[in-house]
Amino acid sequence: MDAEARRREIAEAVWRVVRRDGVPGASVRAVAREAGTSMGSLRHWFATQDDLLVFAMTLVQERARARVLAVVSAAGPDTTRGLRALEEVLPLDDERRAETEVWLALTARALVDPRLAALRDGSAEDLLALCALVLREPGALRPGLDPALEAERLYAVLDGLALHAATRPAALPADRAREVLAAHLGSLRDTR
Amino acid sequence: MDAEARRREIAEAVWRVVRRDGVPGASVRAVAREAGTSMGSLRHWFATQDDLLVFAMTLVQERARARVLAVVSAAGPDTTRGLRALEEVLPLDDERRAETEVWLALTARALVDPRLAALRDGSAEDLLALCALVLREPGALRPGLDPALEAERLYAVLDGLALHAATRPAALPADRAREVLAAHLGSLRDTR
DNA sequence: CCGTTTCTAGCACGGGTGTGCTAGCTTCGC
DNA sequence: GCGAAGCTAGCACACCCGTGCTAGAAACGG
Repeated sequence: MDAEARRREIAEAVWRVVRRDGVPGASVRAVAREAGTSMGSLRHWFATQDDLLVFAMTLVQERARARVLAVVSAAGPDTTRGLRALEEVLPLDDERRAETEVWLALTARALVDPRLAALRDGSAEDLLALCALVLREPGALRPGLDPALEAERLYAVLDGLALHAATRPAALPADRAREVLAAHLGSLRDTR
Repeated sequence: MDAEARRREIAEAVWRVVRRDGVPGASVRAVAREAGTSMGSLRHWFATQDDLLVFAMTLVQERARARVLAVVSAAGPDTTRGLRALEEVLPLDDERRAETEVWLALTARALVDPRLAALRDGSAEDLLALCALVLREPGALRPGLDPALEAERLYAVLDGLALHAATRPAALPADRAREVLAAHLGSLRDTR
């Protein structure tokens, strides 16, 4: 088996454990058990537990990034393209919900883990840039609005919705989150 | 010493530890050391570690709630009162930054801890209600806007800004967060 | 076929964990 | 003064933790 694929398999086991038992439950032993292998084998692929968590978070970000890029780089102009790109980081289905939960757990841990903090900062910059990019689409931003401030505000809406939809899905169902995001973009659009 | 005061003292020790070392660092021993007491004594006030965390989070919420209420219930009409009330839950100074960090850490843990989840849900409802209340002030919401949706959107902006200001203070300084929040409320206001 | 590399399994160590428990100290009410 | 209640200190237990290490299996190149 390809080495990278093996590492990805293990990282996915990390996600499952983190979703079930949180980051504290993601011990080396638990991950090995979840991945159906032994501690020794796992340690061959990841030297330390920290490497494991860092890789798991990297993978979450790469997957989200790939989905966003696929939407953004779709050919042809499309007024809903920005919305659809941003929706890729909302927990609208099970896959994205898992990603958001892992992201939240690791974001909290990043408060005391420098390596995770660096990862988090990188993805935050990416997302802020994405927001700015979406607002640069023709007609997306009504004249008179401050692009930098609106990017920051859109980013806040995006992460706020992701947070609420992930932590309290009953109070903010997927469709509702999408609706609020669409309304936000609509309120910025040039309506002439 | 008053019993409740003693419990509060210990809870504040929990905050200090959580801020320094994260929730994983908040072991019974570490908290006892931080509070300048012994494990046995600490266990007299809190039977289990879970009780400790639950009480610490309850206290965070109560403090924020008290601050918000103080602003909201201030006498006389005031167009900036809503803004100032919402600002009370943003990490704009050290005290509120500490609260936000603890809130974030415990929100993440609430994904796998039912008692903390219940607390989180309660405070989320409070905050959503606060957003709705702020938007009900005369002139706060331009005719034609959907109050429920706007409350949800405002709540997302609020938590998104809190999250970003707490995790990446360099990228989103306190003043900037306040500015974005003010701009959001401004964009909803009746400008006639 | 054999040597080498890659990978797996599992043990052992030192240390930290939450919690149960008891013995002693302090602080009251009377 | 004295008993009782409230409080503190600290030990002990069983458990889980990350990691270092070694022995062996498997895969592969020649």
